[in-house]
Amino acid sequence: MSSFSEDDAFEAAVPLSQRAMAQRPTPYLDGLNPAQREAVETLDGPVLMLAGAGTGKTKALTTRIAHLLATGRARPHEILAVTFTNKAAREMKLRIGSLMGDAVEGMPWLGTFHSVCAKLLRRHAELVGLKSNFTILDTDDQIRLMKQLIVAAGIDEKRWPPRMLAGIIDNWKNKALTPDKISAADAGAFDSKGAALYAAYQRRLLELNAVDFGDILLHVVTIFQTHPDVLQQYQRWFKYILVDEYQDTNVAQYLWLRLLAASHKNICCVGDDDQSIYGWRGAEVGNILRFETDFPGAHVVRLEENYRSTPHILAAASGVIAANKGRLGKTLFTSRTDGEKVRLIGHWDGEEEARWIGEEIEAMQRGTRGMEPINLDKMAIMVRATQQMRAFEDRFLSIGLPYRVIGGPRFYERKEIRDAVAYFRVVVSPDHDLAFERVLNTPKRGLGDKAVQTIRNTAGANEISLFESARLCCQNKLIKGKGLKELAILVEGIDRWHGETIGPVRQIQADNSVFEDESIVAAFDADETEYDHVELAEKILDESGYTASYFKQQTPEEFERGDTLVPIDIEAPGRLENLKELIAQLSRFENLQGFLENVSLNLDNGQEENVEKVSIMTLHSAKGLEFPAVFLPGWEDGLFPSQRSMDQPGILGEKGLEEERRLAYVGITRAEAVCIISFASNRMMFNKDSRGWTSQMPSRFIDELPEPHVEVLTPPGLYGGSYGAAGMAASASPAIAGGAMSNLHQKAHDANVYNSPGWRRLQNRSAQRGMAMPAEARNMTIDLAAVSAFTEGDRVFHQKFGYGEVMGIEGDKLVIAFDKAGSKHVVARFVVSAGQADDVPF
DNA sequence: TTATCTAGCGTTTTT
DNA sequence: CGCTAGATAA
Repeated sequence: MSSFSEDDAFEAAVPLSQRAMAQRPTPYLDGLNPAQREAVETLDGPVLMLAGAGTGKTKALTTRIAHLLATGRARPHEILAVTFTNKAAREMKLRIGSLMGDAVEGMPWLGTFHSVCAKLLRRHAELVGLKSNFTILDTDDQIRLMKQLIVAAGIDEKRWPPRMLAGIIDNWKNKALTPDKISAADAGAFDSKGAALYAAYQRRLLELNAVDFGDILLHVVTIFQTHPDVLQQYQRWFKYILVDEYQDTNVAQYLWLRLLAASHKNICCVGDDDQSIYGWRGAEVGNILRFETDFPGAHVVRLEENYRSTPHILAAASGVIAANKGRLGKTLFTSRTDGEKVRLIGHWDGEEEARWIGEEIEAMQRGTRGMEPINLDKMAIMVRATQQMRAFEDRFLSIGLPYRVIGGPRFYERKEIRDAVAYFRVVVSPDHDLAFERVLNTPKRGLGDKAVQTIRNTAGANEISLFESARLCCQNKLIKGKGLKELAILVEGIDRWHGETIGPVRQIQADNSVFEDESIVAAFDADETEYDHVELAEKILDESGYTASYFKQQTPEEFERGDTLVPIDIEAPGRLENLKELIAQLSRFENLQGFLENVSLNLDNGQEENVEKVSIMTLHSAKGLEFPAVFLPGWEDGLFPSQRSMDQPGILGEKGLEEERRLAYVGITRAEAVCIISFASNRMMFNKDSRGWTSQMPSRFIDELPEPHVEVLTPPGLYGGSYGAAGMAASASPAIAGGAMSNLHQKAHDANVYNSPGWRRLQNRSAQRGMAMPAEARNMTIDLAAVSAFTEGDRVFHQKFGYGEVMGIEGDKLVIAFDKAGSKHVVARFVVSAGQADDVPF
């Protein structure tokens, strides 16, 4: 089991003049402050870089790599640099490139924990019973698999949902616990069955030659632990190790790093304990807190000079985070003296909060308070929970404010992408049962539970794959009716496409057995075959009927209207767009096999269009980003901090709360110049304990904002369109009636809408005018030209609501009866006429 | 087998 | 409210 493949040998053999490199000038050091410089120049031994928000940690990290290379300490392939996200890895590559010129060809070991480990695992797969072409299951596959096992084990699905059990196993994997290491205490409520189920799950994965995300790390750790020779080679190979976002590492990642760094201890971890927000996903802040114990003599460097935010924003963030205990402690400072205070404002309800923020964004876009106009791209709304996003989306859609949601479902997690990938997978390896099962009845082929069961049984009885079983079922007519015909077509199709990937590997013999052409299989292994995989991929999706399944047969009237292809639902055009993007991504890989090995780890969300938009995201996905203007809505107890975190008893409660507080810290420190925190007294909530309207106290974190750095805003009194205004003020929420309030709370409330002159004016006004808010009150530009492009009866398409018919025009809005989404008022420029929407790929 | 209805549920989510 | 999974109806 030699560990290093030919490409390593080749890399190692590349002649390199270390002395020449050592003499390279180091101009890149000039732009560093003393702390950064120390972090960069302390090359040997363990280094912990405590880098606060906005202190230039990526700069320090990338410069350190440049320095390692320039001084000849290591060659590019001898540096192991790990991040958590592909984005961070890409960013680092880019920045190293610009520091070094084009001197660095590539750093094969700069990547995410998962992609680096997957690479290692492919080399040593056999040591844990896998083949090197194993597939990586995503969360969805994981749960489906778990479900099958649960049913097989006769466990009550209701009591132990697959999702939950998969989660438990995931947690164990994060803690580097293999099935044999699960103690009764770890198993918790699920007792000994947990370990058994876990073991069964792992066995099944091996059978399928598959791993889940957790396995990628865990298997490699296992290999290192059980094969010292392999570990040693890598300890020697990776001369320097760098780790980004160290506070987010879990136990498995920690063990992995510790094993690799054990001999030379040239490990540099960068992190910020105050930004540890993934504890619920297995991250251990403890890892960063005890770095100095793990690596005695560690050099600790603190980056505390912040280059991002104004003093008030920094002070507010520091004030909040100061309430946390057990911090490593950092005090951010800045040389800046400019800037305004953090703004705080209370609202009546979530809808009004969204409305106010929308107006504020439009105002800032125009330029307000003597500030220069701010581009929409430079503003962001950061929420605690995804549900909060809807209020903003609804509002922005109706006022025609362009926005983009950051995060959301990952590209490869989308149904259509997974379907397509399953097709590719089954074509490359027809015996891939999971992929075949997915593809079997997508699109609908009239194969239901019964047919699937028949195929499964046949497979089991003959010990063949599902695909071969399906072939057999067709030949022996074990399946009836439409399904039989369709299945035969599918089997035939897979054979044909498969043939195109590597030539005629399989041929059905006269006796129904399958003939395998060894020479061609060998050729494939040697990677010598060539075929146009992009073209083939398109063909597969086309000929399988998959693409077509997103269109419905058009009716005569649709034909009349000129709708050439009619999507089956609102989502269809987007899905086709995604498939198109997938095909485009394919060309980045040499062949389908190469693509498949990387999909689940390396496929990012689609390209960013360059339209100016406000960003909406969760606080979690905001980490690492920065914006000149940041809105932080929903600061209410129960929402932020979340109820869950507060419900945890005792010491755990503190822990949960501290993580929430770090989330607040992350949020505030994203802001460069403007930071606006808001809360609403009433919010439409749908959670376990309470449904419907809830009224909450403003967040306890608001109390922790240092008063001198906060300006409590008085609403401008431009509010219209609030509902049921009369009586609301009197019945004011418990939050207001509630007991002792801090100064800031009190101030915020005093200035709050329900007590303000603006609120009273609103009551009168809304009584007089009803609900509608006059457009001119918001200084809104009415785009009449856009409206006049449509007339009553027009068939239109809207990106979110789908198809509909224009029922009328009110001011700058179109009233549209949507087929699925009901009647809505929508700004004209968010709508296109139906014909234009059918610009569909393939 | 499929389409349609209803009950149940509802933090955060880098890979 | 809006989504999903499961049960029911066609």
